[in-house]
Amino acid sequence: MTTQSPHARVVRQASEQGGWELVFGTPDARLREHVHDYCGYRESTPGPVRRRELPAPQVVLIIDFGPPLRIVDPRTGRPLGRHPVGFVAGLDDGYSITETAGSMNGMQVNFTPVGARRFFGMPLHHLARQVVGLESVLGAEGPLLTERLVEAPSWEARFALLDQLLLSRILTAPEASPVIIWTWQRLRASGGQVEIGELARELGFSQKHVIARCGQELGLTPKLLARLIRFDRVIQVLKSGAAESQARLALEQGYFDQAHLIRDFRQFTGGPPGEFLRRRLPALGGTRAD
DNA sequence: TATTGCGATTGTCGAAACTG
DNA sequence: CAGTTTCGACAATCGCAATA
Repeated sequence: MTTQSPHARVVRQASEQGGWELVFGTPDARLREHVHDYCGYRESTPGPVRRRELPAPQVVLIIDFGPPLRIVDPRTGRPLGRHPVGFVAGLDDGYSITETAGSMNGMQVNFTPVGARRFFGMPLHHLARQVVGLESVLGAEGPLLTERLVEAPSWEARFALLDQLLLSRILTAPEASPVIIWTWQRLRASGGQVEIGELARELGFSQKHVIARCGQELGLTPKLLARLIRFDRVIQVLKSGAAESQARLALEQGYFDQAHLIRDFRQFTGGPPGEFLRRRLPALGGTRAD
């Protein structure tokens, strides 16, 4: 079931296996360069669910209404930590695994790297390849934010609250440096297909300088970010079901051939594209992790 | 569709040199 | 002296072919 309103799009499903509700919110237009989207979710299942979360060119803020989502180390399968009111996941070039105890309830804000840099007010190498508790990043504001969102009467009210908070924080924070803004915009606009040397020439800085600044401010080197952007497009096409063949998709998105695409795919998801499609979960993104 | 091998090309990073 | 560039070694990615 899907319903529409100016600020929220709701998708719901219920069955004997439990039910879920997913609500997408559109951020205020002034946040366009900073936030991709908002999402609210509520799910209950008969047992624990593990999801494989794929890397993407975004910084994720999770606001947990409880019970808390667990983060599992993909290499060992052991729990990495729990963050009662929520957490931030910085840019990452590897997938991660989340686990629910049978239900989850909360919200997700997907920041652009530049938006996250500005919102969190710290160089993002502090957050890269890490999951950090909300209170460590936002201080006392973290738990307070979660509390206010829980108490809001509707998803729309929650989205409005997020707008308010993000606008007040972002618009009063200093802008990211021009080098970083240009790097991000150029990488994104090209679908991750500019040479880093070319990018540096356009900026009038040495390649070394651009790499260092990008790594410092956004948390990943520009090439890695470019590959992530390219890979993310592939994922979007695969999810939409619009891909004719892998070979075609690879060429369209700037890979040399199918082998090249599959290599990237293995590195970012732990398996080939076919496996991703078979394991894909209908709701809440992610794929089954077992 | 998926995997592997291998040479060529590009990206990254430390050390040294430069500039204001 | 801080910030930056240049140089060069090394690592990672790409390009291409072959094969299951």
